[in-house]
This record gives sequence, structure tokens and C-alpha cells, in this order.
Amino acid sequence: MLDMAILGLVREGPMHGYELKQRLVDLGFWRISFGSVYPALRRLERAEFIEVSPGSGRRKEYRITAEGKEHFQQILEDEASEVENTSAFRVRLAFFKYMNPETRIEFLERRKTVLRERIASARTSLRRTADRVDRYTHSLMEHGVRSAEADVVWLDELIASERTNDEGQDAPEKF
Amino acid sequence: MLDMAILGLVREGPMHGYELKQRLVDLGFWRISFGSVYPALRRLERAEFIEVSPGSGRRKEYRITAEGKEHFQQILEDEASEVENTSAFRVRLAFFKYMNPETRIEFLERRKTVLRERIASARTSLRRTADRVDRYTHSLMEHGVRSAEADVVWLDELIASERTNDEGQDAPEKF
DNA sequence: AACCGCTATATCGACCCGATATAACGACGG
DNA sequence: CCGTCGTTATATCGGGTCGATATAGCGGTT
Repeated sequence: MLDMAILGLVREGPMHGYELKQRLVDLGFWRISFGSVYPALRRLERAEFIEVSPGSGRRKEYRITAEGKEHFQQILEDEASEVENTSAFRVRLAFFKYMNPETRIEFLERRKTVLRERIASARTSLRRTADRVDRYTHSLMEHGVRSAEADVVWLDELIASERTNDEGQDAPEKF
Repeated sequence: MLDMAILGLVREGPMHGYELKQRLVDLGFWRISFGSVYPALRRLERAEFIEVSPGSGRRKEYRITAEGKEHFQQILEDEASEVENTSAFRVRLAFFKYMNPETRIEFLERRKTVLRERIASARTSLRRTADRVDRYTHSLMEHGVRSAEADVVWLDELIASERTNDEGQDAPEKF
């Protein structure tokens, strides 16, 4: 998941580790750690998906290779893509412009299905435990349902906007 | 974090691992894994916070010890409690009834502060990157802000309800 | 009686997190 | 100019977590 995020960011242009982490925070991955980022960079370097060159000062500039781009595309569009994992879903969405337009909607729909199933089972367990559970736990469970419902609404908006203007602003392939 | 969740659940009564995991799912921890649960149980057993006895069939019944209760109380009320970690926050909330009432509001307020800071910095990075970023990334960032805002509203409700009926009854109400 | 899906415990490697170490850098006042 | 403080930047470590997988009893179905 982190590999995809890093490749997707480095794909926009060369970057160093610290900057990479900040961009991830910008995307909403608050808790990403340097203990994940730097090992990931070495991992990707070993696999020859990225290259390193010295930047200014202590910096190391990372840039994506041809194999890296290929690999990124492959894991991005992977049919068996993890739609249950919120973080993985969000990363894929962040790089939606690189995704085949016809798989975008399918991807969003699958995410919606997962959320709907969770909402249903959460509602069930809310009803089942309504009397045994204190108000804090109950509120926690209810808020979980409301959040998931809001996510579904958001997904519906994304799907709608994807269906209506699908020929408009496809991002430039090059950089 | 998982340790606290397990101790809190086992505190209600003896339980086996599989049941424990299901209860965690009920609380909204969708992605908790057996690869975390069983090692955690052995960890807690080694520390003598829980005891094991054979249940029916292949089951193992886990029950909390006196030291376990003590430890649970200690990590629950820990002043330096991790309020930035969403999962840890949610676990603590699920066991709010065991928390000292006067620290509950303080805890909720600290969580609110963290969320407010995130909202502010997310808004900043939204403005900063508004032109450079595609509509998918933009929508992702915006949705993050909206979710966090909804969380703040929810926290406000919890705080309000905590301030008004602080008369020590744990009767579940509508909410 | 063979089969299937669910319950239940367990382990493995890869990965991620939080804390910590190190050090160069710019800014600022004394 | 000189200390020192906050930020930038890379890196490592131990312990925790994840996802996959193995094993097997158990109840119901055809």
C-alpha cells in the first residue's frame, strides 16, 4: 500500500523521503511513519522501481524507473485490489487519474458494496446488543454507522460525476 | 491498544479468542486479525493479566486477573493517553464507563483539539494545492475534512451529554 | 457418508509504527 | 560571531499488526 503511494507520488516528479512523507500527510495519511517510509524506499530501490541520486545537502532524490511505472500501473489496476482496506482504497483514489476510466466506477461500486455490508452488520449488532451495552459503546457503534453512510453518499457523488463527465479532464499522462 | 481492548472485554466476563474477535468487530474494528488476537492473548497470559482454562471443545476460556484489572485501569486512565490514534481513542471510548468521570470530558476535549488541528492543516493544504491537484485527490482531501468535522460534532454531543447527566447512572438513553 | 461452511486456535513472513539517534541547517538574540 | 533552538532530513530498532495459510472439530444438507 505504501509502495503504491510512494510510486504514485514519485511518478509526478523526483522527490526526497521527507517531502514524500509530508505529501502523504496532505493526502490524509496522518500517521505514516519514517519507520515505514525509509524502509519502503530501500525496498523499492532494491526492486529497481525507483532510482536514487544525491540532492542538495543530505537529501536523496528519488525518481521512478520505467519498471516502476509499469509496476505501479499493475498494482493500481489489479483486479483483486483490496477494497476492504480503507487506506488502500484511499491511495488508489488519490491516483485515480492513472486508472483505466472503465475500471474506476467498478472500483467505487465495489467499495460501496463493502461499506453497505458493514452498515448492515453493524445495524444488526446494534439491535442485538441494544440492551446490554452502555451509552458510550452504543454511541460509538452508531457513529460508525453514520460515518459509513456518509462515505456511501460521497461514493455516490463520485460515481455520478464519473458517469456524467467522463470525456472531460483526463489528467496528462506525461509530466 | 489491542491489549486494552481485550482486557476491557474480558473484564465483562470470561471469553474465548474467537468470540473476542467478533466483539471487536461489533465495536467497529473491522480489520482486527487473528494474527494479532492470539499473540496478544499469550502476551497477556505471560504477564499474568489473564488466566486460561479449557472450555468446551477446543475452546480456551480467558478470564481477567486482579493484576489485569489493575493494569487495565492504569492504561485506560493514563494521562499521556494516545488521543491522536483513532483506534486507541475508540477503544478508550468503548470502555468509558470504567473511566473516572472527571477525566472523560478532558479526554474528549483533547481528541477534539487534535481533530481541529487536522482540519485546519488539511484546509491549508487544500488551499495550497487547489490548482495543482486533480479532482479525485481534491475530493479525497475534502471528504477527509468533512469526516473530521462530523467527528467534532459527535464529540460535542458526547461532551454535552456528559456535562448534563453526570449523576452517575449508566442507564442507556436514546441518543 | 460425503461434503460444505462455520467455529476455533495457531503460526509465519512481511510490513508498519513509535521512539530514538544523528546531524546539518537557518534564524535569532546576546 | 557564537550558542542554541526549531526545523529539515535520513536512518535504525524492537515490538506489534496484517493477511495468508494450516489444521481440525462440529452441525447441517443432499
